Amino acid sequence: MCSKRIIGAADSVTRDSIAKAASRQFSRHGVDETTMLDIVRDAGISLGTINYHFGSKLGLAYEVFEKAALEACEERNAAYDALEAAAGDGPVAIDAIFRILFRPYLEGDENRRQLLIYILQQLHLARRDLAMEIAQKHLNQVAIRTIKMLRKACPHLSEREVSWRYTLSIGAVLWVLSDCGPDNRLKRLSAGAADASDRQQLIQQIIDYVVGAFSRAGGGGTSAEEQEA
Amino acid sequence: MCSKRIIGAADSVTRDSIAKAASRQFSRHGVDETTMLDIVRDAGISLGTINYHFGSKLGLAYEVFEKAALEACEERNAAYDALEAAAGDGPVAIDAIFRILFRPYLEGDENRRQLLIYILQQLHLARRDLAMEIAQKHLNQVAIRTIKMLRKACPHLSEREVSWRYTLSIGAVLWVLSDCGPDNRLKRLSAGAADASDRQQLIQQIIDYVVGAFSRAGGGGTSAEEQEA
DNA sequence: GTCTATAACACGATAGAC
DNA sequence: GTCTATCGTGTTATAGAC
Repeated sequence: MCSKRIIGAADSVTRDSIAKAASRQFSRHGVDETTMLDIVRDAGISLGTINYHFGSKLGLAYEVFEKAALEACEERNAAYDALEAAAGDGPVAIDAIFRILFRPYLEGDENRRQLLIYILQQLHLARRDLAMEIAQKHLNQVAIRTIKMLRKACPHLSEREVSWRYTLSIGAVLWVLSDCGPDNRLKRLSAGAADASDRQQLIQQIIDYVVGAFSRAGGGGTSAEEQEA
Repeated sequence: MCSKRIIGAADSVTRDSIAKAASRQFSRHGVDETTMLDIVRDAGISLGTINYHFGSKLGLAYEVFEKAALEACEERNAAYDALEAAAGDGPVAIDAIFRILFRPYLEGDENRRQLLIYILQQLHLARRDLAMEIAQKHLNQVAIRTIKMLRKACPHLSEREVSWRYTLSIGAVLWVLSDCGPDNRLKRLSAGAADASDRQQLIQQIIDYVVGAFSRAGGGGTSAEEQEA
């Protein structure tokens, strides 16, 4: 639907440098905020050349994002395979699952990290055709597999509860990852006590948080149900 | 900086209907995705009239968003006051705090809900001048007050941990609220077992989740620290 | 105050030379 | 393949009549 890719020819070095430049620009500023001229300047080539190789801005964006999503999913599936193989028939530790699930967002190439986060954020915004297509094509299978593993790791939670907590956890993590630069909001709100730009702190706190959220049994049990007006 | 508001004159009915229309459009499609013509059509007035009253698109957006943020903060502060008055010197239940904090996102006028969610999402995106200004002017004080109350309610957690978990919780909730229409992703991923469009389920699961996340003591304690490669 | 008409600009895409 | 030059469209903001 999107791939106007006219050229059957193999990868040229120019084509690759355009993709790299687009990757940088899209990951930093988003698709809509990036103009073709931004990419032209970054890649040091001409506008015509981009459209020759990718057909359109959307075609270029599609390729860049799909590559990021595909790589991330392959890595996670491989790690899941290893984890399940090690666990045999038994369940797997919650935090191990999340460490794998979140790794593409937390480690590796920075541009790719941002592209992945961007896809997921776009999923929940108004204009989301591109993100939706890529999510359905790649990300959703990993999500479903993850939920299945979590279900097995959390016999005290129902299918519904696990699905909810998985989704909420994704939101929690993406939110923090969208603002973990040197002057992040968390740091300001806590007057420096917490800092999202501290990578070790970041990973530890995220894992602590989601493990806590999954540990508690579900269904009511809150202390002040109808407390406030 | 933003308020080009030339007119000192009081509120006209036209002015009000423009704000209402802008509210609808911005909350549904976002600021960038909404054109002035969209608002013109919705309000049934002319383009010139909007700029006469609000100076520019940004001026209009600023007013609309500020109103939503201001109202939400006033409501929360009032509810917090009541809560603290009832608790005397003692701490307050975690879930009561979150119910108040999240209420503007969960209940009340739908347009306002979406505007508030939009502000917070924009905070973590590239273009965020408007959102940042409004957040610093209104939302941050409530955030700091909330963290303070949570700190008192969670003596087992450090200042750092409470700040982290507060931030992560905001992300979790916003994420779900950004996609709680009839065909939400949670529903698809869980094959119908969970459904974000079910309001009762939504509130219950959110509160369960954040209460669980805050209940667990912090610092290590995860079971499989270095499990996977 | 409200309208219509239009200016001024930015962007994506295309044509055609080389 | 890559370039330069240009077209066409969509958008905000303004000018000027009423």
